[in-house]
Amino acid sequence: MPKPRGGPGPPQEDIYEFSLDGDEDPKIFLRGGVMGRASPLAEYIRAEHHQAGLYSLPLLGPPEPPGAAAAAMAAAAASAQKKKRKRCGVCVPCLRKENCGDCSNCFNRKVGHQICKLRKCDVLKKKKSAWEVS
DNA sequence: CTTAACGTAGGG
DNA sequence: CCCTACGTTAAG
Ligand SMILES: [Zn+2]
Ligand SMILES: [Zn+2]
Repeated sequence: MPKPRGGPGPPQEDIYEFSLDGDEDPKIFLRGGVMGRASPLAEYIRAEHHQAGLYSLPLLGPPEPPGAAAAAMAAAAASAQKKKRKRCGVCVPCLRKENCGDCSNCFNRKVGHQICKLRKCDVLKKKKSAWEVS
């Protein structure tokens, strides 16, 4: 796709992390005054554990996922904002490896921008409310 | 830039 | 209520 553009566009995702233009403020920035002697990775792991206890544990894969630091930051920011949620990674649909290739979403994938119905995360299937107790 | 996918509005 | 389309986010 020819997109004649040379302007250095700031990553939209990063904007929320420190800007929050007149829309909520998470104030969840990692701060500790003196932090630097210990491995920065350790700090990130720490944050990850913190967020895990706060709401959920979006860890993907049984062993330690590579990039836990980024995941922790993303999760923390996402929870503070009303950003898009990520798949839980533990439900059956999430565990699906490939698209069925036979559902509407698979056919309209190019225009619908939706994941295969068989792979749609159970958690993301709904938004809020708890299925009402009939 | 490219690809994948969530959120949501609109239509049926 | 479910399906489809588009915009947008998020990651590579
Ligand atoms: Zn499918
Ligand atoms: Zn899931």
